[in-house]
Formats: sequence, C-alpha cells, structure tokens
Amino acid sequence: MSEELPKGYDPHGVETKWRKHWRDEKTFTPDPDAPGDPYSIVIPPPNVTGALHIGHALNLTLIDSLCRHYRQKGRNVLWVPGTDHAGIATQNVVERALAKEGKRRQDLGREKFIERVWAWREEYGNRILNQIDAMGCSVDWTRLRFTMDEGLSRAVRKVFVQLYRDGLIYRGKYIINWCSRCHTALADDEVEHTDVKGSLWKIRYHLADSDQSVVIATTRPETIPGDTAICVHPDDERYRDLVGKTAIVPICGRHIPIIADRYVDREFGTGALKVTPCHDHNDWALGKNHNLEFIQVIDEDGIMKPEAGKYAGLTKQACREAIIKDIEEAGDLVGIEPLVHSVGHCYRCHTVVEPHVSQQWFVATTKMAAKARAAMPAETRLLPESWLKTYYHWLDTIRDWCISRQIWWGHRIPAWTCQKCGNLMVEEEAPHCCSKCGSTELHQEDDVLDTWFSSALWPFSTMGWPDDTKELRKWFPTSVLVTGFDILFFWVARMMMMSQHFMGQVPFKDVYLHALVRDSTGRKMSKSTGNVIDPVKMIDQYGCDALRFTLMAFAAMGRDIKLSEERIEGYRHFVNKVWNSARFTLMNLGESAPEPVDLTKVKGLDNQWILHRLEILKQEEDKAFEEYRFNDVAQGCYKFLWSEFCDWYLELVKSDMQDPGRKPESQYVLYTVLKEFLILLHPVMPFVTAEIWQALPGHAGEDIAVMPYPEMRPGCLNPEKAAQMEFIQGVIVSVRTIRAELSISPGHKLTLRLHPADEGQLALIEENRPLIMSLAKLEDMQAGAGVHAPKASASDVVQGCQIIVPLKGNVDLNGEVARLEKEMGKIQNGLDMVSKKLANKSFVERAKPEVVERERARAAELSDSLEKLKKLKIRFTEAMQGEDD
RNA sequence: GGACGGUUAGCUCAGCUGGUAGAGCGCUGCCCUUACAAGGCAGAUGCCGCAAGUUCAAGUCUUGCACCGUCCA
Repeated sequence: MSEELPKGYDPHGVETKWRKHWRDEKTFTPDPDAPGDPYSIVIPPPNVTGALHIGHALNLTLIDSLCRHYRQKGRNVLWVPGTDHAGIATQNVVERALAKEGKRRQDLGREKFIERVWAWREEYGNRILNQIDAMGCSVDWTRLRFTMDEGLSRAVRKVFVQLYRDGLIYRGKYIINWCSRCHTALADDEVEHTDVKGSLWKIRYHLADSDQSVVIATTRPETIPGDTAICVHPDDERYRDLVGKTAIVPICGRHIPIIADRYVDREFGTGALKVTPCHDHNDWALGKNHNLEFIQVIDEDGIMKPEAGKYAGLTKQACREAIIKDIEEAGDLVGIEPLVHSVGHCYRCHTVVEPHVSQQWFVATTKMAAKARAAMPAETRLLPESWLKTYYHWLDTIRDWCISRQIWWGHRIPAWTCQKCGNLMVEEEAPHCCSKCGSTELHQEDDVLDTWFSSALWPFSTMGWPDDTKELRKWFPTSVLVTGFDILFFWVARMMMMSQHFMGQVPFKDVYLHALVRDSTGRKMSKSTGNVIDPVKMIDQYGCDALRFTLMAFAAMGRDIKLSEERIEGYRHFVNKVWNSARFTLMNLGESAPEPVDLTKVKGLDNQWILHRLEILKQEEDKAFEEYRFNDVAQGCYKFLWSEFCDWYLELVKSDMQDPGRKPESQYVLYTVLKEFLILLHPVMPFVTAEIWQALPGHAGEDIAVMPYPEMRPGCLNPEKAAQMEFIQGVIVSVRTIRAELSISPGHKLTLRLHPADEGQLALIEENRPLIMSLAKLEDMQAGAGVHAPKASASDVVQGCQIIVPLKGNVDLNGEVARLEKEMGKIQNGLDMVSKKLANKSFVERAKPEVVERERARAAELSDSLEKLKKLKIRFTEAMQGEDD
C-alpha cells in the first residue's frame, strides 16, 4: 500500500534520497545503442576553482528541464557534465595559497607547481560537481570530463598541430594585451573596458631645424620615451605644412617624423597624435603601415626599461609623474584637461592591461570566422535572435586570436625548438630528436594555451574525439547549447569555428542564450557589493525545487532576471501546494490504484472539464519547451495546479466522493490528472514530483524520471463542456461574491433561486446540483422560470441566468443596493464602449465579420444583464419599503 | 560614437501573428470550511515612458524623442 505523506513537504531528506538513487542507479547514463532519437547537451563547463553561483543555477535548471522533458518524450538523452581547468584563475588561487607559505611558484619550479595544482584540484575541484548534483541535474556522471584529462589534452594537441599544419596557427612578435599581475598575454575579449577618470595632457613637441612646434594630446605621458612619430590627419589644415617634417621628442631628444593618416580623429584633443607603436594597438598599426621605429620602454612587470633613458627602473606611474614634472619645467606642458576614457582591465584580476609587444602564438581567425558567421542561422539557430547582429559584428571585426599564455597551468604548447639549429617542431607527441640536425637538445615551449582553446573543442572532445566513438556517432552534433550571453564570443563562436574545421559541421543545432541573474534592484550580483544570492544556501533553506521553479518562472527570453530571496520563498509555497494536493488525492483513493474508466466517456462535468484542461496543458507545455519559453512552462504548471486543479477541481471532487454513483469515475480521473500533471511538472521540480509519484497506489518503487510524457488524448478535448463548467463556476462565484460583499458569514447556509436564460442552462444546473450546493454553501436551491423569487433578495446575472439569494435575518440591505449599483455601473461602462464601436460605421463595414459579430453578441448580453439587474433592483427597493411579495 | 534591450498595477514581470489590459507578490475585508493558515473566499488598484503616424481599431505595427541598462569601439 501507499504510505501516507507527511503534512508539510520537507525537501532535505527527499532530495538526498533521490540524488543518491539517480546516481546509484545510473538513471541518466544513456546507452548509445538504445532506441530513440538522440538528444544531447554538453554542460558549459564551470571553472574548477568555482563555487556554484546563481548564474550556474539558472543555466543548470534550464538545461536539466530540457533533458528531463526530452527524456520523457522518448529521446535518447545525453547530458555531459564536466569542468574546465581555468588556467589563469586556478593558477592565481594556488599561487595565493603558496604565498601564505611565503613561497612563489618559481620557488617550486614548474613540475612541482603543477603537481601542487593537481593536488589542489583533487581536494577542492569536486565542490562544484557536488553542487551540480545538488541542483538535481540529470547529467551522466559516468561521462564526467575535465579539460585537462588525458583524452581532452590529446584533442587539444591534435587540434593545435593540425591548425599549425593548415597554416592557421602561427607564432610571431606582435602587440598583445598584457596583464602584468597575472604575467601573461590575454586575448582581446579577455580585456574589459571600463571608463576611468584620467587626464589629457597637452604637450609641445618642437620641430627640428625650425622654431615651429606642434602640440599633441596624450593620456599616457609615460610612453613618450617610446614615441617614434607624430601623426595628423592629411586633411587637417592646421598641420598640413608640418607633414614630412621632423619633430623632437621632449626629454629624450629623439628625432621623429610627422606623418599623416586618416586614422586620426581631428576633433579629439589637438588633432595631433603621438605614436608609440610598442604601447598602443592603434599605434602599432600605424607603425607597421608607416614603417616606423619600434621602441619598447615598459617591461612585463610595468617597469620602465633601459630604453626609457633616465626613467629606467621607475614604475609606469612614477615615470608619468616624473615626465610631467620635467616637461613642465621645460615649459612644454601646454595644458591638462580632465578626461573620462575607456581603459582595458584584466577580466580575471582587473589590473589595467598594458599593450605589450612580445612573441606569441596566434590562431588566424578570418577564414574560420567567415564560416562560423555563415552557419548562423542556417545550420545553427540562435535564440533570442536579437543576438545575431552582435555575433555577426564580432566575427566581422575579429582579429587573430592570441592563444599563448605565460603561465604554467594548462595545456603546454606542443612545439619544440632545437637548441642546436633552431628548428621549430610542432608535434602531438614530444619528438626524440631534431628532425633537421638530429640533436636531442630540444626545448618545449614554456607557454600554455588559453583555456578557451580547449573549451572550444568541448562539444566533441568530451565525446571522445579524436577517436571515433559511439558517443560521437550518436550524439554529435549536440541538440542545443544553453549558456549565458556573456560568453557568446569567448566560447560559442569559437566552438563554432573549431567544430566546423575539425568535425565538418556545426556543434549544435540551437543555441539558447539566457539572461544574467541580477539582484532585486537590477544590479549585477558581486561579492564586493554583497548582494549575491547563494544558490546553495537557497536550496538548503527553501528546497531545490523552489529555487528551480523560481528561476524558471523568471526566465523569459531576452530579459535579465531580477531575483530576490522573497521570490524563492514565495514559490516554496507552490511546492507545498503540490504536495498537499497529492496528500488530498491519496486520502481519497483506496489502497490500490482505482479501476480504470474510459476517460473519453466520463460523465461528471467536473471530470470532463479537468481532463479538457489537462489536455490543453499537455499541448502547451510541449510547445513551450520546443520554443524555449521556460517561463511559460513554469507558469502553465502553476496556473493549472493552483487555479484549476486545487481551487476548483479538488473542491468539486469532494462532493463526488460523497456519492457512490460518481465516486469511482472521479477517483480514477483524480488519480490520472495528478499523475500526468506530476510528469509535466517533473522537469521543473524533479524532487517533489519523484517523492509523490512513488507514494501513489500502483507506483510504489517507481522513478518518475523514467516515465514517458503523458500520451495525448484528443478525445478528452471538450470546449463545449469547458464552457458549461465556466457557467457553473460563474454561478458559484456570484453567490460567493454576494456572500462576501454583504458580509454574510461563511458558516451560514444560503438559499438560492435561479431563473435560467434557457432550458439548456436549467438542465445544466440540475445536472450539477450537488456541485453548486457544495461550493456555494447552499441549504436549498431551486431553478426554473417559474420559481418564486422573494423581492428581498440579493441578485446578479450570469450569462443571462438570474441569481437570486433571498436575504433573511441581519443583512445590510443598503449594502445590496450599493452593490447592485456598482455592478450595473461596470456593465454600463462596458456597454457604452461596445455601443460606441458598433455605432461607428467604418468599424461595422471594415472590421472582420466575426469581430463585429462578437461585439454584437457582447452588446446583447450586456444590455440583457443590465435590464435584468434594473428590474431586480426595483423589486429589491420595493421590498425595502416594506412591500411583501 | 555604434549596436542591442528596457520603460505595462505599490513591487517583479507576462502579454505570440493588432480586436474588451493579465499573473505572482504586496495591500484591504471576511474565514482555523478535516489536503494545505506555506491556506480559503472576496475586493481595490493601470493617461501600457512621451509625441506623431498607419488603421475601422494600437500596450501590440512605423518614426521621432526622453530616461535607464548592457555590449562594442
């Protein structure tokens, strides 16, 4: 027999139990040979150093709901979990730990340091995985992956070598973004630009062989020692005669040319630009185009180099101050203006990024970007579509991708240089000797690859590539990628490129970009602001289902989510409501499953109605999932369960349960509706639904996670019966309203007289007498055209049917007059609006006939109601004046 | 400077292909009616940012403006 459920839902025990069950039973480990169309998703790998934050929680909830839904739909679902090694971030964490011991990584040496990172990962790297589990994610734990695993590392090496041989990876000395704190190069998109208050210094440069001078404007005086030209716009009248002449760099006296280039913005500053090719990306381009000298004056640690002359050894900041002071003393400081300008910062540590010239490895992106661009939306759909433009723009303006990082934790670049002859060898496995001279003195590149380089392979490397695996054949390309829009470039675009190049096809059919989770006032959540909502804490406090449901309910496409703890708390009430509706159901069922009846032939209007509503819900949920309308998925469940199933159906069924003639049918419908609803809700709330399911008679020991989506039952669609139910509900609400507004105690049973509009209504009323009696709390009900209606009655009109509630005892009669007048006012307003429309000739002529017809019908019904209410009011006032009937 | 998004009830937000403004929370009143007080019943609340245009009809389509936000340069 089924056990009785406890009165309130307690998530803790339930969640632990089901998590363990799913893990132990390998419920979510699919068999590639099993039937069913493949459906696959790879997890956006969280950082191993990370802890679950609310953004992950949203991401995981959405993915899990998709996986569970499509599993129900009979698809063969694979969800691959895993983490990435987060080169810079992880190295930073371990270095910080070392620092506490007073050590630097250099003290350990590369090998020992790497060991140390692995040890750290062994100890702490599982935290995020456990948290993924706590979210109830139906991932396949047997296929857990890590970007530094042997298999994935092999994929990285193969890709690197192949791209190198295809001429798409090259090494060269270029200007890149340098973080002097992380001590590594960064890719362009790893630089975050933020507005900073700075100054614009205007400095005079004298011309050689003339007493002329030119005033340039700069935000970075410390780079002056590295100046190798002055640039103006070719059309700028002010400077036209200076072009081709030679200027003298203040302080160091170097002679530099004055050149002209259309790049210069004449409006900015003085319209004259100093050019420092080694310390600015745009100047680098100018330097290349105009064959300028390249002089590097700032080193990798942000210290001035010997090339900076007397300023050598100073920090950038100290140098800036010294230079300004010197220039001012020389009388060449023309002015200082405050300026807000955009400055690049390291996305990992927020240090100001320095453009820096150094030898790095690059991926030539132009060709791959063009292919990735062309694939959307033809082969891969991007949702919401509004991101397409951004995606295109990024790919159109892409520069070669700097992939080398001067750190130790990561995939070491598989390139070896012969120490003897300088031969460069790029190989998947370490060569034993030089391919040219045979020397065994080989040195592998010190740099490692950008973490995103390995992440870019994730959709196929996790499935075993470069081996030809069953997984790849079954599940690649993946069905959808669900991730935050913030990594559209970092990750999505690069996966597209790599997948097209190596797999010959796009990595996913759909990309769904979800929003950012913000705090209730719309600010980004961050530790420093102290406004973070910790999902782990929320799960602990309110249960995982409540958290998931909340995130889902707010996940409207293309919009950020403003979240507050109160909302999660609010949806916990919903979890409890589900729980209690199940308790009620169980109490009204026997010990074994009820005898089946033909659901397309049920007799009770309440049963016909709820089955109809359920059918609609099934269709809507299915469609909402297909269209990634997650909020509609959640709202649909909420509305059905609370406003229809609990508020109406359960109340209606109570009266059925008193009637042996109706009980068996209603028991079976109740049982079926709850069951099917639980399956529909399961993708959003896996735990509570699992727990209830196994408590249902006939389902002990079952796991709802493997139950199929309820079959569609078109025979149960019944709009006519649904409309009839709405009429009955209207009658009940009307009586309730009279009761509430006239302050008649809920305990007091009322008498009801009904004058139906037609025979159909009368029959309907009679058929559903017990339902009305019980929900409207009546002691007596009489319906029919000739039924006596006392003048001293409260009244209303529902779809033409007159509702008459005889008033006895201490009832506020004035209250009823006021109530009637208010009601009539409302109807009059509606009638005025419709009449105005119908009086408009153009409307009647030009609007669609069915629209006009609908308005006419409305007008008729409204004026009918109004007429009836007027008469009822007259009778009522007569009664107040003492006229008996 | 460019791109994108937002502006609807006190708060947070839904409103698809134009046809009587919705939900949740909050608020007010009444109720411990044996599934649930984490509940029930009933109620109040909206120049749908501003302005113009298209249309018989605009929260919905077009344009302009304002303010807020994000990304890119």
